[in-house]
Amino acid sequence: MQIGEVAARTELSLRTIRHYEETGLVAPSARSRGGFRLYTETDVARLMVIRRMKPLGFTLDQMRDLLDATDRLDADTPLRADEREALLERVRTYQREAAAQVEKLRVQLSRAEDFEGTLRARLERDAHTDRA
Amino acid sequence: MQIGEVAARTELSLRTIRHYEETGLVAPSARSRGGFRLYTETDVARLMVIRRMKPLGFTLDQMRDLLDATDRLDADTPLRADEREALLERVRTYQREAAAQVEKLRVQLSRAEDFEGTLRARLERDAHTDRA
DNA sequence: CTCTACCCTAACGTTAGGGTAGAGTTGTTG
DNA sequence: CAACAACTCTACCCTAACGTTAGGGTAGAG
Repeated sequence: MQIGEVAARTELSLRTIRHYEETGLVAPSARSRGGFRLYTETDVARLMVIRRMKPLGFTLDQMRDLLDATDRLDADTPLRADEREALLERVRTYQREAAAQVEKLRVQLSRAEDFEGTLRARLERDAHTDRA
Repeated sequence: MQIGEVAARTELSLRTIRHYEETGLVAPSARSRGGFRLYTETDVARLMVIRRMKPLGFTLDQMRDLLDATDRLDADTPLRADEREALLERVRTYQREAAAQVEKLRVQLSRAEDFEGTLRARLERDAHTDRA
């Protein structure tokens, strides 16, 4: 399928999808004779994974690194034990960072709720404090 | 107090505090003869407000605009009724946007938790899937 | 003085895309 | 087959919110 449909399904912009390709995150599986990007379901799934990762605040480079690690762990080609261990350690590092980021998001959310509440309270106060 | 202590207390970086000044968000109440920025408790409080606003994803321009509105509502100088109403409407708009943003944050948080869980589950699986 | 810990400005770098221009491609009509 | 709408391409410039040097000045203790 072409980029437009992918964009619709992933809710990512065309620009974003192309940008992900530029930085090596997700390349279309093929191109049409005319040069149009052609994506498979697998490509779309990968974009979905990235979309789920986005709120974790990883940079695109980190995401590429992580995806690369899991791809190689999932590949059919067997790995040497130490290679495998190194990849797992990389994934573990990201998992720890992800957990930390989840905590940060909780803090952010509560700050945001707090601020929104303050703002609303203030408006209610102002509503019947007619000092004009 | 000087910028370093302000940074420590607000958990904002020196660069960030200076940047806020550059864009007209919070200016230090004074400067030392040598040119050091000198902040009062009030300045720090304002920075704290901004820090609470940050997770809401407002731009610095919007924050300046909102702070400006609340400042003028809180000022001692009385306002014409229509001016006051205009300011309140501005604040209301931001409050609505804040509420929307809180919703977004909730979605992000749940996506992040989801992803972190996936990653952890995967690591547990890998841990005893010794195919090396 | 002089030393150390701070602080200053100026200016370019980075990240994750947004937007636009100008040109080519696809698939559908008449 | 030509014409056409809808879509896509590359290339390039733009933005926000800081980070990061570089090169220097300041506060105050000893």
